Amino acid sequence: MSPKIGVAPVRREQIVRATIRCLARDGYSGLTMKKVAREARVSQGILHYYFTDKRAILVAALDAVTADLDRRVAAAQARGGRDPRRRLRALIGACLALAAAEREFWIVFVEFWGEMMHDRRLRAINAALYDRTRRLIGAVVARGIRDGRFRRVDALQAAAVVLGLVDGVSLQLTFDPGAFGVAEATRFCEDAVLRYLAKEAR
Amino acid sequence: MSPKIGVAPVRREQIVRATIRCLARDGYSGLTMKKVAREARVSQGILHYYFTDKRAILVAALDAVTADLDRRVAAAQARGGRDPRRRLRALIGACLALAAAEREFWIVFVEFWGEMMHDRRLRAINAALYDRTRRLIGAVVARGIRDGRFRRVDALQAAAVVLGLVDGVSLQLTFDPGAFGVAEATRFCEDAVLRYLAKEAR
DNA sequence: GGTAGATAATTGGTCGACCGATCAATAAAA
DNA sequence: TTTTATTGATCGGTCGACCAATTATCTACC
Repeated sequence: MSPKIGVAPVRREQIVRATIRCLARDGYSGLTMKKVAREARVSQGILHYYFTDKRAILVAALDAVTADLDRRVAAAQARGGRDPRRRLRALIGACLALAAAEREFWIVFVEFWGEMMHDRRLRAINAALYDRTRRLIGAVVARGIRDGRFRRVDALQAAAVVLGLVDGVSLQLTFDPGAFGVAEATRFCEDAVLRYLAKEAR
Repeated sequence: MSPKIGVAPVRREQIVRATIRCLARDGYSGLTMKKVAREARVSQGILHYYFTDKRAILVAALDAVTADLDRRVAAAQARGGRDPRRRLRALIGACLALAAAEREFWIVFVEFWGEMMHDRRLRAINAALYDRTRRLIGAVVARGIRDGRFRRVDALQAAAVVLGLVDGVSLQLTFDPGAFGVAEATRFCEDAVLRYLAKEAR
């Protein structure tokens, strides 16, 4: 009554991963159903069996990248231990390293930004990711404030600063690699954030 | 011997502006020669008379947006007067306001980021813009250091911090308008930058 | 426990639409 | 009359979507 049960989620994942690889290789404007099917080693027709249309595949792809991304961010921050300062530094270092080394995620993510301007579904996925990330960073900052290591500041605003700085510097690292390296960027980002949060010793 | 002289640059500008409007309205993936021609109120054929192909039009469009952008940034910063701190604040405020109010430039700019991943000509244009902007901000910071208002810091690194922060926070403003407003963002960006550059009063 | 029937899974070809590019023909200015 | 500027139709190619046909897998019955 139900043959090949449980294959559907596997195929969907397979297609989504292929889509991400295609996006990283050829970009958003170069993405075609044909390429995705080839990359996933399935026929073209099957794409429409698991997804209503191309846009649905793109949405699923952004969903997947997004999930990966905040899993990694959370892991990196947790690796920093208990000290809020070390947690922030671990988080900053991980994000910058990710943008530089694990290009695939970062590339795809930037690709989507342009499309988000005109697609509210994509925008919503992104907004949710940033909301979660700001809360995560905000919690670390709040912890630092409670511990008396950081000055009193709106934790979510501070999170927006950290997140924005990391994104913006990652962009510069990506598009203008000659300007400065990852190590240098990591150093001055950490410096900027920690000074921003440091208690004023006036 | 040379009829209609001087029309060429006008047409080129007309086409480029139409392209920018189309990009802002329909996005990069929705851009077609037909739409550009319609928007510029010319025939399709003429586009290939003034530009070799679609990519050339895109390059010209990014060039134009880029030129607009750093003209505006330079103007805003100069409006801040002599005080380096006021200059930086003027610059930050102008950038954030631009991303929020004058959507057209910002939208097109973000659209291009995705394509830069796969097109080195676009990447080069962007790199040049960021290089100029970092030098501009770096000069302001260096001035502040000489005047004894800022702590000793690598001026170009500080410029990368300012630029990155502004870009990153602009992204959050754009894609997640519910998180915080322009005024709030301006406040904590200025705060972060000025604390980052403040002399330590230990 | 093997077979028949039902249904999910998958294929590859096909369709109309639209894309960017080309070009012969024409209009207009010098 | 010469040269530039401009048009609109047209070309081959490719895209996303659709679908009839086939295969593979599970269930129910004998």
